[in-house]
Amino acid sequence: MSESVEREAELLAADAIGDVIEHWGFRKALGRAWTVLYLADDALGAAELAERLAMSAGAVSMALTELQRWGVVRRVWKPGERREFYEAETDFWKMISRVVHDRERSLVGSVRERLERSRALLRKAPQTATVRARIERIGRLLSFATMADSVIESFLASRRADFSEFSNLLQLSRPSIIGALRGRRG
Amino acid sequence: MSESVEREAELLAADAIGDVIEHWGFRKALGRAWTVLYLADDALGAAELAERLAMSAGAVSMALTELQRWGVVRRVWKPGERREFYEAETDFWKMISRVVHDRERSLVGSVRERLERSRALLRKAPQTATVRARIERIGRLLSFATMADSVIESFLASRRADFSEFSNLLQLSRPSIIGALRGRRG
DNA sequence: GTGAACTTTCAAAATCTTCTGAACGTTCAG
DNA sequence: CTGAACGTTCAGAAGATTTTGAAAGTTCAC
Repeated sequence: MSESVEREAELLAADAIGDVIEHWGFRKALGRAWTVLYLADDALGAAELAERLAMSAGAVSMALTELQRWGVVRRVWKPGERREFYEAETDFWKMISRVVHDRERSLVGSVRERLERSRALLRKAPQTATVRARIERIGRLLSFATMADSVIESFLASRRADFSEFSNLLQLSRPSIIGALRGRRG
Repeated sequence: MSESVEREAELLAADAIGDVIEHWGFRKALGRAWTVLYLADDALGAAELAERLAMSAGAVSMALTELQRWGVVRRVWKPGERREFYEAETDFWKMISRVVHDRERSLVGSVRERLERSRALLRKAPQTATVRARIERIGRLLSFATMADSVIESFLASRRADFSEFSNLLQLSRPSIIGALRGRRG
């Protein structure tokens, strides 16, 4: 009976973290699998995971593969055991920086590239007032993207995770940049 | 001919921003619609949007409704015109803080609540070593959620958007918190 | 080698999300 | 009051994503 309470608690937590992960654009199943591994006393085999989460073997295999690709789950070898075991990465900062690096950076890159392309097209068109205004607005989107890019860059470079200093950060004002962000239709 | 270049540039930019928006968990169509409005010289009617993006009237109506709900598009009234016009909010900070407030906060809230519930269940179960270890790990997830919550809080409270100070922020270390984030399996 | 124990793969099925388009409101001019 | 011009809604279609399950692959003991 107490066993079932533990199971219920596990699923509750797994599902909550599943939502977080889903919010970050991954499949919910990845978050659930990670959480069960994180909460486990010891590394688990694929079959245990499948059983605990009522997922098929195939789904577990895919989830584990993807979690490893993101570096948030490790495969561990247990001497004397044939099958593979898996355990969760527990260093949140490591996980976050990896995800930010791989996903956000590449998105910002592709967005910037396309905005540049769009602006280049307009620059070759006849410079009516409308076209000039558009070029300017695309420029604003680009500065924003550039800024996001450099934020991510320094975030990663710093390799620190003390988010609690955020408040300090945000009390500093930099009129020039804030002005740019507050662009008014021109 | 030059008209079609403008159109191409517009769609290129709209699609890029569509990807950003999608990445943040909204529909791509919302980002495309916002971008067309943002780039427009003047407020546009629903029909123009539908035409420029080759979307159905229904899809445009839904997109505009949702964009307004998020406060990133405004309905404007033009004297002498029957139909409604729409224009994009151009203050990025306003948009971001709104989205962060409504979405991220509520997610963090629900996740914390479920984790608390999970921990409460375990606290009522017999305190084996396994159960105690689990309670501790759920506690770590909770501290993380709590920290995320307070980051968001101060981010919003500060109402500033100078992300370029991020690097300063991240060079400050706070061993206690960093230690917590780097938890190693017990 | 052979077979048992696992894991991975992938096509098809199930599920979830988004879009379309026609029907239904609303507003207003005449 | 009537009809034209718009906007909104929503059931079903289309599309995208995720999961399943069975077959194929791998590894290892014997």
